[in-house]
Amino acid sequence: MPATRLDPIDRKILAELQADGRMTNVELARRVGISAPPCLRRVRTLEEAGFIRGYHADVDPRELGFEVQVFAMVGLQSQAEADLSAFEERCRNWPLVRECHMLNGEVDFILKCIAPDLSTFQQFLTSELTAAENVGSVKTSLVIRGAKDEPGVPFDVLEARLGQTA
Amino acid sequence: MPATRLDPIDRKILAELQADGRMTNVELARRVGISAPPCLRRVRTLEEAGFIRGYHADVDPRELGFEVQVFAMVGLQSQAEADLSAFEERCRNWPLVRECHMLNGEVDFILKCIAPDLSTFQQFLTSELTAAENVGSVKTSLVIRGAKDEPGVPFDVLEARLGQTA
DNA sequence: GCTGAAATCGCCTAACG
DNA sequence: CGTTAGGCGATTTCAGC
Repeated sequence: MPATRLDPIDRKILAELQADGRMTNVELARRVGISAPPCLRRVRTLEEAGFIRGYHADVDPRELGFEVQVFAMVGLQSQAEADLSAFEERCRNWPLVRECHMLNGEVDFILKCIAPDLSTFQQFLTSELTAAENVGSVKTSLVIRGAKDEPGVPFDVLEARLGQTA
Repeated sequence: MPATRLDPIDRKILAELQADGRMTNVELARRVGISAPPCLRRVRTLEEAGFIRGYHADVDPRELGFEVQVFAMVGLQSQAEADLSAFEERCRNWPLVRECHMLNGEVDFILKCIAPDLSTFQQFLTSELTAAENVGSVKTSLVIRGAKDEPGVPFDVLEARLGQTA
């Protein structure tokens, strides 16, 4: 069910579209070594099978005035499934929260937040996040500087892995 | 210098392309309410000005066999600038590390990692990350489940903000 | 069954007003 | 910014392996 159903051409297509999602189909076909029609059919199949979830322009937050990035570690008071789900649903409705992952270990969730400035974030932190029902502890860490931010998946790791098996 | 140089049409273009990076220019023009040629000119300008850093297919890691996501908190022994930079450069060369952000507070860096399985990650953790020069402490947290993972920027926050000023 | 070739259709993208 | 217009890509159809 995993990448086994994908042949090397499919994986190349995914890698190319991950690197440049606006590449024309003919250029993509040229790069993966087949002609345009089957290439397009493969892309559609990959989309429908869920390998490709969508295409997004990578917009620079700072250019748009989002100067602040923060990671927030959140502990809940109750970890019952209904309470976990309720918190996740809250996160989905907070636009400043871009990512929310449930973790193992001491803390229950890690949130990646983005905000125009510190005061906007701190208002969100005190009025919304900390004040939300069932939220026990919140520890925040400001991003001082970004060192790496690669979207997607490391295809070289995948190929190395499949190379071993093949 | 920030979003001030962007008019409402530019912001709509960015929002639309963030939501669907493969939208045709004609469709984009229709949605923002202008004709295709000026729309394309705006897109090119936004790309060259750095508002758009690129376009990427959003590939599902799990479908490709990347079952494990981990956040790693890393403390260094020396925080001299040269040592910080050296660690960042190491992160850029580790394909399993998709993001690396320098933080304030107790820990120096947070890393978002992805791996095919736990043993691959643990091998990376012990042989590479923990073993790397100047690395003092590493605390890892497995992602149990993802609750939200929105790429990009919350344009509704931006519009609300600009609405106040305008 | 999947690939490649041909043909149609629609889009991209210049030039001009 | 809109319109026009020519060239190219996208996408369906059909034939071949």
